[in-house]
Amino acid sequence: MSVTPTTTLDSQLTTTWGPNNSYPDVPMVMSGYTSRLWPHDSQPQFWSKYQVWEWLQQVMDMHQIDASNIPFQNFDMDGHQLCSLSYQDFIRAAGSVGPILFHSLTELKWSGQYHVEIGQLELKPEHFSCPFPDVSYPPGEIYDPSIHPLPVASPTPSSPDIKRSYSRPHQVKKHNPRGTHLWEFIRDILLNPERNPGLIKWEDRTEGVFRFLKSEAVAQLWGKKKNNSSMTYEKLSRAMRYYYKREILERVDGRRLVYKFGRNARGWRESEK
DNA sequence: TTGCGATTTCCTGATT
DNA sequence: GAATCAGGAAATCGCA
Repeated sequence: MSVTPTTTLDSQLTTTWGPNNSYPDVPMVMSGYTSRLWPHDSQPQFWSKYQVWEWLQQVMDMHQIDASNIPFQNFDMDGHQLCSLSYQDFIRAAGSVGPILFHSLTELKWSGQYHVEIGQLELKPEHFSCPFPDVSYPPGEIYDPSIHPLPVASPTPSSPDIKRSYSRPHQVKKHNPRGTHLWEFIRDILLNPERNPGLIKWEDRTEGVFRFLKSEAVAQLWGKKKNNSSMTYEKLSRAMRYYYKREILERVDGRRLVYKFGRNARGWRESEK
């Protein structure tokens, strides 16, 4: 067993994945979480499209929601356009996750305008969780409220009522009780090339074949996410091999550090994004 | 409390 | 010889 110093990892990672990246597994006060992820000088109104996607990813991580449940193409917009969306727009675009996104964004807008006062609210992430039953739809499918009607609520962002009316998203977490699965973590790195500084790369995008470039760095990143500093590539690869049986991954014979998504892996195809 | 799923840990042996 | 792969076995952890 070996514990690799974080400096090794940090040296291989960009600032996005580096020590400034606050991992969602650690509970924290909402404003703290917000300020750590998104500094006040980076107001959502001025985000680029990429920053919007980064924010989406962070919120998904924060709430341990499978990122494939979000039709990212519905958020192909910059920060200015994002900020002009209404609460209903978020529900239309992201279904049951919409309210979570709405509140997160609203809080960010607030923190940009009133950074001092917001700190007194003590709103924890779970208070921003979706109050609605899970309404699942295939990844990539645009949410249609006429098919999956949701109760309309009009919570006031950052209001004390949020504490009462919002509970943990049991239904959302149901499919993923321990947070992001390893294969989803790998997939998300692959799907976010900007956040993937040469850790893993596609070998054959259409076939779902990918290769680890920095296997130990990926393992450390996974360990960091799971709050396990002793994670190694050897252990990570063992978990990867268990996916063969479940057909989440397929063997790629004769090639080291190369894996292929199997029939049960979702959300990696370009058409699914 | 219990059972379960998803890892995590450790191990041995094979392969590159 | 080191790194990686393969897979068995047991332990751990969070959740229902």
